[in-house]
Amino acid sequence: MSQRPTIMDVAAAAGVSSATVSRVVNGVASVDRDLARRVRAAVRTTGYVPNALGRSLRRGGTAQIAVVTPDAENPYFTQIISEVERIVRADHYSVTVAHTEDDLDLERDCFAQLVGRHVAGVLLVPVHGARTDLSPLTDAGIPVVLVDRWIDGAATDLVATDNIEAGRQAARHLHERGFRAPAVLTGPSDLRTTEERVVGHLAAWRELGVAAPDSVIARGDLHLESGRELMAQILAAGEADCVYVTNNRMSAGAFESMRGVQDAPALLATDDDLWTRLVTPSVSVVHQPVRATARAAARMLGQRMTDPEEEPSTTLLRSRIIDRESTRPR
Amino acid sequence: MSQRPTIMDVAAAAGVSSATVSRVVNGVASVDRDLARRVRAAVRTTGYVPNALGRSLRRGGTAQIAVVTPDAENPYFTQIISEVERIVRADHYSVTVAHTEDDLDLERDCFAQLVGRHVAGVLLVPVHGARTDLSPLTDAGIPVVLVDRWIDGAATDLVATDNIEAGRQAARHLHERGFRAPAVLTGPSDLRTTEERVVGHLAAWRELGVAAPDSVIARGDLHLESGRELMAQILAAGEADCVYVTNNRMSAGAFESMRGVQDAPALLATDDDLWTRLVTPSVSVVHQPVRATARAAARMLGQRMTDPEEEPSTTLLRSRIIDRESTRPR
DNA sequence: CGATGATCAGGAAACGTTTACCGGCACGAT
DNA sequence: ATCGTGCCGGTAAACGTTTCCTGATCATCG
Repeated sequence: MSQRPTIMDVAAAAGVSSATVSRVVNGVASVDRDLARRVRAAVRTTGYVPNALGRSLRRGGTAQIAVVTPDAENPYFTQIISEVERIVRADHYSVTVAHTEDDLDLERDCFAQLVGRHVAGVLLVPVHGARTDLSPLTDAGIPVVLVDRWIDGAATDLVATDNIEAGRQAARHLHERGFRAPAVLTGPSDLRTTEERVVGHLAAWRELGVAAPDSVIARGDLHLESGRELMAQILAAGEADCVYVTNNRMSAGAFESMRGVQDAPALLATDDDLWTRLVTPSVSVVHQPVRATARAAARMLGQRMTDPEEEPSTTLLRSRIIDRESTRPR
Repeated sequence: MSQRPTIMDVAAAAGVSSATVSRVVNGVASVDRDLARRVRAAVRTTGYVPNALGRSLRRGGTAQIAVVTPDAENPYFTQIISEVERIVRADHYSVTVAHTEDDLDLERDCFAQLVGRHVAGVLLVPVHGARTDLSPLTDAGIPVVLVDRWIDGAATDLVATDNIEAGRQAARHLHERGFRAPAVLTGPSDLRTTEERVVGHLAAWRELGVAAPDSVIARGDLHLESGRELMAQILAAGEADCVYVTNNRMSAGAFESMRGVQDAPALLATDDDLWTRLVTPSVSVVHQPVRATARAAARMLGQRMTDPEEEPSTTLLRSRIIDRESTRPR
């Protein structure tokens, strides 16, 4: 089509300079009432929309924040994304998403992209606690806030669930309901998020006087299928009277395996995803405070964007048990 | 921090002009092998990353495509987003998301944003078939492809499920299984997506010799709660032996209402969301070809970006029934 | 051997903003 | 009356690229 109107066109239409138009559009400094009115009229008649590229180039920064997650279809992450967007929209920031698919190469490419695009900040769920390299972002002076997953030794803000406590809550809940032979379905041992849940869980069982042998810990890869397979093995072994699953996708797989099975062990899953309350028996879960996590992360990122020199901090949010049928006393 | 290196820094380091650096970085034209090597070395040592803002400003366009949906937490839309990102990434495009929350004002603001940011194209699930105003986008020359929902009279590409056929499939399936007293749970009558499913559904029942009175159509607002409430009413009336729900969120609500109810009517839901195969009885669904929709939409947008003048077309993709327990013959 | 053409690198303009700086004007104070 | 002070608007530079155009070098051919 025809070219879009620029600030120059507006200036010409209003009979003023581009500087004045800019001042009016950005509401900065004071310009004569009549002039301002004329400018606004010209903006309307020309249909002028400021070019964000020119603006960002001149200002040296965009109004975009990036949310980078391993899996954009996981409800936990989609809720985070959705909530973050809602929050930052109020400050006229927009959100770009990228998924890394748990692939370090994709993550690296993604970081380069974000640096080139001069995003104002990044909310990151890193692929790996040791091998994710934040330096492209930090070297470029882009504030990063970690969400849900740690990076070893990184001097970076983090917002996450208090996972040790989450694991303890799970153990206490199961113990209270009368179960005494726990099993755990969890993720890879180098993923701190799920591993801390296991640590807290086992510690709590020990304190409660139940010696939980290491053998009851089954490790998968966070995907639904591995949850299904590992649960099948646990059922076959037939030694556990309750199972705690530390991750939402594996929880679904685990449930699938025990669906309809007589005298199945109690199931305590992670995350209050929709299916957990629709299935029979409905599934008790450790509910992570997703919205609160998103809010805290967004707030923290905002702080870092205004004051980059402050000390990084860690915010741990408390989960809670949602008690349903799958952990009823037998 | 210190300033980021610009193309000038690289040029100085390599002892060439910025033009040459640009040519090397973009792999355009031919530059001397030695020079190119020197430039690449300088890029590495300086840690240069091209500034996408400068580039886009100069080139007059970005490499971003926007996906605008009403609800970023609905699995149907998240799958679309996720798949689109995966596809366009191959062409070095990135994706920005915005949710409109079914709010026309938000949608309008969002369009203005996108125009200002000079996105290369938009994949849009419009808020309203009559009141969504595409002109800000089209006036700015931004290609738009509609996904899942129509806009009345818009000369715009559309990719969607063949909803009339989907409704017919639903009726045929239920009839085949021996049900003869259908009810329908659907969205607002001005939403063509769900309304066409109803139309096709009723037409198919009629052809099958079952006169379905209009009274069996219950209209909600697409949210889970309305599905729950309307299903409760249908159960109370006790006249239907099968229920077709035309939308995924309402499907979940409907199931919730009939969960554990003796002699509940058969349920045929929409979308193969996770819960449908985990619940008891597992729920038969009309499965929309989500990935294929995303692929078709991305491809179509690509075409419009290269050739804006072509005639708009409509692509309808065929759904299929996934047969589970909730529609077993009684 | 000179002219022509091909090839390649650099200079500089342009993309659309914002903003530092300057100039002009009005007004008040000395 | 003159000078100083504020205020407000315009001029122009700058942000970092890409790309047109020009000029230089070199080879080929007449």
